[in-house]
Amino acid sequence: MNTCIRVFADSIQISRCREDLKNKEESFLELADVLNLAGNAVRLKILYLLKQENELCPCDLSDILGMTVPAVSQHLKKLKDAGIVTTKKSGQTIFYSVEEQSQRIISSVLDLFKLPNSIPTL
Amino acid sequence: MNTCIRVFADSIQISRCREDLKNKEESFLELADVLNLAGNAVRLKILYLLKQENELCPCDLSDILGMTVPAVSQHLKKLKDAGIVTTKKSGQTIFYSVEEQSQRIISSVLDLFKLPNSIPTL
DNA sequence: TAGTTATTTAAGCAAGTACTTAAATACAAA
DNA sequence: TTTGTATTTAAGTACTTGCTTAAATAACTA
Repeated sequence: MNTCIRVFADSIQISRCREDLKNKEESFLELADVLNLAGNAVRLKILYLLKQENELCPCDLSDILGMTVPAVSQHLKKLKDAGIVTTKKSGQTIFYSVEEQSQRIISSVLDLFKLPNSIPTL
Repeated sequence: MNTCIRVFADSIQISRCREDLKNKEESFLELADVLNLAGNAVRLKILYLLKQENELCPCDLSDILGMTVPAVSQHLKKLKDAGIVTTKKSGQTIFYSVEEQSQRIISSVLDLFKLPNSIPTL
């Protein structure tokens, strides 16, 4: 490890930051997980659609997104494993929707759309 | 492609969703890019630290994060290529900070920390 | 100048991602 | 039961990611 030995390094600042990160480690991991799931165009669209339409089945999503059912299903599995979406069975159809507890964070993530000039290349 | 041929499929809804996605395609890709970059615990911490401390050099970040300088440098390169962070040279030290135009979206992303009970496993 | 420090770049690699096609499962209706 | 539909799971694969170590750049200092 190339430890920083700069003359001007502010060791107080570095210690403070290190301590701060340590206290927030869990939160960083959890937030990064959610952002990582949303940080894929297909999953971001799925979350957007589920929020917008309330509920949709893998078959619908496959049609809307123009991709195979297994591909969609695998994305849904990730979102479900993370507790972000939930399912409701109706006959042989399975409806996916955004999990109650995740509504707020997903809404907040999707609200980032509305920030003008906020995305670098815009 | 296994097209959805469900009896109960709402073809009007599917067409509407497809159209909607088409109009927002660009935004989805751009937002997913930003979320994907923030969706890594190391980069999320870097963004948090840069916002909190205003500016830091790769050497500082290496110390704070407890990882090698090249590893940090490669993360910084990704953030810089995406236009999310910017650099300022001072002697042989290079200070990184959050790009002016990206301040808002990064602040919004980091504000997700503050949502209580919003992260699934919490 | 040579030596030291800060940073980036390159190459290699193990692990993860996102799709594909095929098979398995679950349920409904004839 | 057999057939068909909706969905998931599994296996294979091309691509990407995030680190590692070593080398290359760049700039300060003696």
